[in-house]
Amino acid sequence: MKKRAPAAKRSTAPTRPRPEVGYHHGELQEALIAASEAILAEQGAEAFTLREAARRAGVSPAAPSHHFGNAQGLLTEVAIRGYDALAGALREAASGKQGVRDKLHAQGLAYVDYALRHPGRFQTMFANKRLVADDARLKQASRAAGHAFEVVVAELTGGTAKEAKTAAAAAWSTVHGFAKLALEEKFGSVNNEAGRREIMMTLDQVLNYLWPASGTRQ
Amino acid sequence: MKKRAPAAKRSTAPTRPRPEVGYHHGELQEALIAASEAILAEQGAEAFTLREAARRAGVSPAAPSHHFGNAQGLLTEVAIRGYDALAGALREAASGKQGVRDKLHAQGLAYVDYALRHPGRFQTMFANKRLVADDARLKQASRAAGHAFEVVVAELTGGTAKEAKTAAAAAWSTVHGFAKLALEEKFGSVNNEAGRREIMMTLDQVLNYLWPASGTRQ
DNA sequence: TATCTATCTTAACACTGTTCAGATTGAGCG
DNA sequence: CGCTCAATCTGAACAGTGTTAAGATAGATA
Repeated sequence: MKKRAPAAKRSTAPTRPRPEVGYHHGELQEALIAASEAILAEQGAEAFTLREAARRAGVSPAAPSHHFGNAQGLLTEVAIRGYDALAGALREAASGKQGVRDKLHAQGLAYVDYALRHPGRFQTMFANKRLVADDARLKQASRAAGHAFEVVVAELTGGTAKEAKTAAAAAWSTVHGFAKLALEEKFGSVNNEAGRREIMMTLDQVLNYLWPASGTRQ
Repeated sequence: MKKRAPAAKRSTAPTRPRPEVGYHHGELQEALIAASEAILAEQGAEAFTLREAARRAGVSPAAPSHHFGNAQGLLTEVAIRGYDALAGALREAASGKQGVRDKLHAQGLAYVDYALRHPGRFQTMFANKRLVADDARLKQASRAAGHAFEVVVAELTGGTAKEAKTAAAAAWSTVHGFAKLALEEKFGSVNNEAGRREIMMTLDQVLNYLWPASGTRQ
């Protein structure tokens, strides 16, 4: 191991072992979040450690605590951004389509695509025990993502608000379950592009099965 | 912390700190599995540690390695039994109903009921990274559970095998996603019986929405 | 310029999983 | 019965982990 670069002096100052930045990092929050994202992307959710994130940011293992409290706090920040990105992807997917059913279909594909493209981040987002589960911003971000389904689905049902809630829960459950099962390799390998494409085709069929061509389901 | 009794010098007359069993436990495999199940039930999947399981079984932290190789091996055994129990619950749920749609509906309820009643075990079963993912018996047990859906769904579609696969993937995805989201508190509190009952009612509506009364879906 | 305060480090603590040499023991065999 | 042997388990160690407390550093403020 032993990441820390060798020496690189700091002008007259003391030749600290951490050359890139001095005592005051300046953007440590962002650096830690970026480092965490990198770990999640490279090695998955389980590989994340606070110390490794600190190492990559070039600070001591105790430094993150001043900004995020603890490891859960840091991952919570990562999860919030993940939910924001997911919600954006869902909204964008829907905005690109015309019919209500096509919007929902596109959202489903976008959801699983997001999960398969950012597995570590996705798993972290839904690992409450590793997050500050009752964080207000986290809950808000999560609700916003779920809300993206409701918005589209409300048009589909056209019925009561309760019916829309049910339909949204159904849609979210289906794509979330599919994504989770896919990530656990229940639908075949997900490590290569070919496998992922095949899985997305399976998803397409699943969505067509549950939400048939417009009209058959009122 | 510091569980182990204080000192109990060994001298010639042992007074071993571990009174219950001697060097040879006799049923250590089962004891370790039972201990692991207890941890999962009491404190959830993330709380499991190999050392705690060994502690509860009354052996040293190194003992489990002789039977399960490592922590993943032990959890794999737990997961296999969990899949067996799940498959049994799914088969039983279906056997109690007549119509095909009612069978599928009952299976869906049974699946989520299982997840909510054994959250730690359920989360472990679907945490591949904590298991020996390529273990033959584990894969077989997992496939058997998924197969329980196919058996029922095949009747529903009555079409090609591919169609049955799609329908089974849809059913599994939906209930799995619902269970996972419920466990992550996306549908409200799941810690009390009242919350759980409400969630099961939501599930009932979701299933009715996706698989409407028999006939409307061919 | 002097002080204050946020930021970061160092060092320690209590854990964790895993490994390896060695102690213990039950079972089979003479 | 007595011996050997292989299975079983311990003890101690190692390299990690997250978190904390006390202190060093340095940017901002007065």
